[in-house]
Amino acid sequence: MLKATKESKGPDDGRRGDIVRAAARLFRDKGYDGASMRAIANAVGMQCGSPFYHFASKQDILVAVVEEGLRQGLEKTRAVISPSLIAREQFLALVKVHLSIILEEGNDFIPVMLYNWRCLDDMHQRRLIATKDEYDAIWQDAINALAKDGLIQSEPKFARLMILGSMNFMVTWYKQRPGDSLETLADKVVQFCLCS
Amino acid sequence: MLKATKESKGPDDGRRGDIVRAAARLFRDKGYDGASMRAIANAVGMQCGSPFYHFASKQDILVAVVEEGLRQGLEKTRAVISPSLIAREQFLALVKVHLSIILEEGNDFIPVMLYNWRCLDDMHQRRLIATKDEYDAIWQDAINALAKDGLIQSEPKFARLMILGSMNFMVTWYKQRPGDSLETLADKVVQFCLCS
DNA sequence: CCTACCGATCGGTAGG
DNA sequence: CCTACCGATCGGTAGG
Repeated sequence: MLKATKESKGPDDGRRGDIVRAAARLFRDKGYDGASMRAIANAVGMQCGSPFYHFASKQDILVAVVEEGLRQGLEKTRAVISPSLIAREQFLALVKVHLSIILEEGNDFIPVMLYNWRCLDDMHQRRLIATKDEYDAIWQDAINALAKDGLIQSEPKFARLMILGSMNFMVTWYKQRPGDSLETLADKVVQFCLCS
Repeated sequence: MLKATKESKGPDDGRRGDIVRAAARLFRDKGYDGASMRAIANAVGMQCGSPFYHFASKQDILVAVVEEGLRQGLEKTRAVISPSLIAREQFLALVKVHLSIILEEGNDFIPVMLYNWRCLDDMHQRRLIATKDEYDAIWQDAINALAKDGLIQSEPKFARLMILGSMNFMVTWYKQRPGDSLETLADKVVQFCLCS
């Protein structure tokens, strides 16, 4: 009786969630245009027309991927926010969680958003940008605190763009190696960004 | 008699060059898969089959775009290298030229390379990566000099990835405003990256 | 969710 | 470099 019934609206439940995850993987690997509906369908063992039982269009699948990414990202990010942390430790925690969001295997949603944003209709962009702004606001607060402690010297708004940009671009070059962890990487990011 | 004759091999001469420039613009705006051969042809006033008189395939146009980007990029970058500059000034000069390469209007080649690299065949990737490495080596030298002067505290190789990554990601968010110049932006980048 | 199919568009080609 | 066309593949749909 504790299990979700058919009324469950969990975004990754059932076949719909399978499609979203498979699409995210394929969009990340081949791009939105490069991943065909047939490839997405086959990746979850369906025939080529069947995803359209769950989604009205390919565009709607992309929207679902980005929404799921923002939802998970905001959830994980809010979970490491703690007023008791000093600025540097709060920043390190944010860097760690962001690196896991964009680099950890299976976390394809945010990379898809970052590199396929322009494939979204204007309407969907406008709607989703509000959630993106929430994400940015969390970072801005943490970076403002760094500035107050003298740990960065740039304008905090510019620093946010540089910091998130340098991490987001890691998607294009980071290859997971057995030796090093994302924790080590996070330490290096903090060391690079802060002057102390 | 000083003008180039039909023997000229200048990469941007004539209709071939027109195609490469138009394709770069479209690849940047819509992505490699999103820009059709018909759109490229029409952008230079050709019919849909005519670009194939100049290029064997769409892939070959992408290769030409990336090659032209690397050629121009290396040329402009080498032009600002000067052993007489102190580390910080050399770094500023490199940042300035890199920002112009990726953000100035009409400079679509390197952005296409950065965001459509995976659309290149493995063979072409392998061949072009050698030139990319030359590019990186110039930056690495300049950043090693910064480290020697104590202006950065990270490992120089990691610093290079962070610095170029933060700039390369600007392609996704920078909008040219009438007020501010790339020079101002370059100053801010240097201020953020160096601890002094 | 499958079967069978649609019109549109794709990259590319032959012949001139 | 244009004309006219090719086979393949695309996103999407009707009917069950």
